[in-house]
Amino acid sequence: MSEQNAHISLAPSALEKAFTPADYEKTLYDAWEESGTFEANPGKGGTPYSIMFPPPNVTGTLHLGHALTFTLQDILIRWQREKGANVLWQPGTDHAGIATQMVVERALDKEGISRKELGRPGFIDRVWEWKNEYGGTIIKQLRRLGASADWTRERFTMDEGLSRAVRKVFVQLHKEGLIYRDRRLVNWDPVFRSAISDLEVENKETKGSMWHIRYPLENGGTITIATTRPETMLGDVAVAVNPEDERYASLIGQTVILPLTGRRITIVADEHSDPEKGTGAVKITPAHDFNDFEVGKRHNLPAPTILDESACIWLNEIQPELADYEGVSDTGFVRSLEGLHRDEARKKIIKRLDEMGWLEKIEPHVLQVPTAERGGAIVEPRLTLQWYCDAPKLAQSAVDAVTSGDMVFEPRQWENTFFAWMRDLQPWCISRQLWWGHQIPAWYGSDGKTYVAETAEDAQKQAGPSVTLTQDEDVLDTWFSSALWPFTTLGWPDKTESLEFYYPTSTLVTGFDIIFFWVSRMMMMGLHFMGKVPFRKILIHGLVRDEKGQKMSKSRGNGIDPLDLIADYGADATRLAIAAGAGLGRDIKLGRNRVEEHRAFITKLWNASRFLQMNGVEPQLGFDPSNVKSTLARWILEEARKAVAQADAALEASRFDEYTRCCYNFVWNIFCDWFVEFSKPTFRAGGAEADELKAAGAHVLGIILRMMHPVIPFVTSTLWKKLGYSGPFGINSWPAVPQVSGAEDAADEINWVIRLISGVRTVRAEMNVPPSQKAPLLLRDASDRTIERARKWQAAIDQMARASDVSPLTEEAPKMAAQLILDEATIFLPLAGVIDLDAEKARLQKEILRLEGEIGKVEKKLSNENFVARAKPEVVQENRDRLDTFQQELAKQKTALSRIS
RNA sequence: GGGCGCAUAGCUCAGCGGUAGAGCACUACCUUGACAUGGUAGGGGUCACAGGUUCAAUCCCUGUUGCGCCCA
Repeated sequence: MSEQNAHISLAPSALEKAFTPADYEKTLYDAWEESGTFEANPGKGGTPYSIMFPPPNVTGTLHLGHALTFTLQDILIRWQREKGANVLWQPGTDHAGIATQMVVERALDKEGISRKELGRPGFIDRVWEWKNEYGGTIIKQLRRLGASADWTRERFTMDEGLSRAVRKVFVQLHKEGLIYRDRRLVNWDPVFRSAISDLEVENKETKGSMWHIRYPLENGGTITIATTRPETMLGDVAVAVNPEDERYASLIGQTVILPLTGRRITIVADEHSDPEKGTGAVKITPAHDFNDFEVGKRHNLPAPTILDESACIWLNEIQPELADYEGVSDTGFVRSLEGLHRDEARKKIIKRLDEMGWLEKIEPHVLQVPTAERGGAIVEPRLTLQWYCDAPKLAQSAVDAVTSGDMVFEPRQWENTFFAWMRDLQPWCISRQLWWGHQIPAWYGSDGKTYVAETAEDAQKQAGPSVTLTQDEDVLDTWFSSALWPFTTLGWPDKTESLEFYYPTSTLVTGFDIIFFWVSRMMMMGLHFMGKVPFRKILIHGLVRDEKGQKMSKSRGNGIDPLDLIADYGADATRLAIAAGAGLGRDIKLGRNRVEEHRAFITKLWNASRFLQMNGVEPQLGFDPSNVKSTLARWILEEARKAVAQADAALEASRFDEYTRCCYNFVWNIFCDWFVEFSKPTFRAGGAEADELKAAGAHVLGIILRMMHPVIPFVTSTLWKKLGYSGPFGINSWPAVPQVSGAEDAADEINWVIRLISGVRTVRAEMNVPPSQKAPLLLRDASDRTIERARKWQAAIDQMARASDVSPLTEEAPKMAAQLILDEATIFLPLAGVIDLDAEKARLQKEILRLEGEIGKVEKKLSNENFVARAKPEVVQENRDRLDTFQQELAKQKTALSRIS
């Protein structure tokens, strides 16, 4: 607590004029955390409810996407805690191999130290130092959002426990043949000098060129190939044409002398060549293109690599076959390219081909360039030895579990996306040429053999004392450890009480962008190692966009820092705005305006509470809602019961928008607008009825605080304490509202008063009667019940409808009066001197016109024999009733009009 | 090219086989002893378009158009 708000107190006390979130948020949060409210306790038993954090990147800071996903999770968690479930919200971060290594390397750069100089152990130490100092940022920020995770259980994917689990999983999968080493083409990031998974590659549309190059045939003539990557021609091993392509039919099997290198290659027939594209003849470079690699395999071709790990020309593998052909090759030139970056080499090669007359033309061309998602380097397919996980085999059980409904995507449609991806799953390249991560538990022996073991000692034992072992230098893909998150965070491979109790988890909340990266892999690993699904429900939410619907991004500069929103409007308003926009799977457009709007709600709730407090409304310990006598109390209790039921159902259905909306409506449009207003005269009058109403008001406000606590925990907690409520709040405190007797009659009565007041207000507004000018309400043709109601509610009507008196009309109707039809009664507002008779006529005529329109529509329907015969009887009856009501009202409106005409 | 989603008031979005809604914005009035971060009232919609199913379609089906996303 800072000095300036030392006056802030959470003890029962008068509410300040306005709620200032900053004064309370930190104090409250610290108190929650210290009291252990968020801590999971499997030993307590009960119904488990658990959610695993999608572990944010340890280098990350909170953005609105996090704010969204964690707000939704927190709402579910707090709701379930209130409902009495035994809750675990498991937090943590992942070690983000590439990202973290980058961050630390950049810091080293500034000191003028290179990673290599430092050496592996030294570098790892530096990363840990960095992690310990800065790695917790996002975790701290999540507290400001109000996230109620069990921080005592926070995990990190590089923790000792999780690392042990990773090694165990690797060894077991290897034993089962589900992890193996293979030499295949991978996506290679030449900047990080590491393999990356195909999911980490983004194809970007780029304007480039299509180079048409003539390749001379050995027997004379040329064939023109078209390529977007001319520099790879150094590694060409064939030219492919489509077998159906008549233009080239006679050339199939002929030999081409490759310009520059002089290598002799063959023209092969292959479906891969598209006659429509380029010239219909394509060069085949198996070591540098995924399609070409397949073609190479089909035709048994070699696959020489011509680029090194940083995408510079590397001639080792083609050197022996360089050959001199006068006017075709230039081996000296080729040798001069050694070590040049691919872009430089491209320029030189094009220039040289042009000089030699082999370049036919250059056409502008739009192509998809594979780019590394992180870092943005242009990815180079590269033939390397890597570790692979047999994802296609592991996938089957995950697919089955979704098919059978053991795991349910919500919205459902995402399962299609999931299935589509699972159908053509590729082996998952899990090794990365980095230092930061789980080093692969494989050792290469001086005997030439590979030993896979959980520890170096085990490996040595396997190999025997005479063998010298060297551990594989590479680390595992970060997603490999994230895939184990749902059970390793609970202590696996140990058999822990938490694992037993909280696994499978209840719901996974995440964005669709990581269904493949993470969700599906957790499914595979969870099913394989636990034999059970990792979660029952997968709640997929949308993305946060700016107010114009644009994706938020650094480059666009349209991002909003959630911490700014929290600082300016409070965590509650931020959370409420997010929840209100979270329709099922829909993207959320969010800006300052949206949050400001929702702050108004917090203010409203605060002020209503303040008013009640000022009127002596305070929690009554012995209050029994089922015993209330007054109509108003019965009515508000019933409305509260309905609101709670709706809120609960909405959360059950993951409809955060609906939950928010029904709370909002109940608080503002029912509780504040009518209950509080109706209470005012009674409060002023005092007495037994006032006492009951105050007790009921406190009771209902308590319900509001508890039902909204999941979404706006700070203000509800503040009010709960300052207003002097006692009993559980936040845990085991979801409101249970019994049905009160006579609720229907109460609703009937209150609704009549509401309709009367609204009607009078409308008439007065349309007549432009200033609020200061009061007028009596004279009831004509009113039933006894109506007159009784009017008398009973006179004080409220006087105040809210600016009436000076409410009484039955016994004498002649006044001429200069506005008239309002309400059920059987006509209500006169004598406004001599104020009323504009023409305006009143026009108003009545408009009403008559509206009623006639409605009657026309209903009559048309009812005169349709097919409708009467085929529609549901209750619908027919409903329409007959409506017609009746409209006609009666029409008659009254017409009478009213004739009175002043 | 394949797949998916969206289209409802000026904006953001609910709804849904029978009577079209909210918040914001807008207009008018109101500083009434919780709240001007407020109150009261009002205007504003061929529910993208065209067919079909149905007694009845904003809602279901088909197609078209426009926008967005994913995959190739």
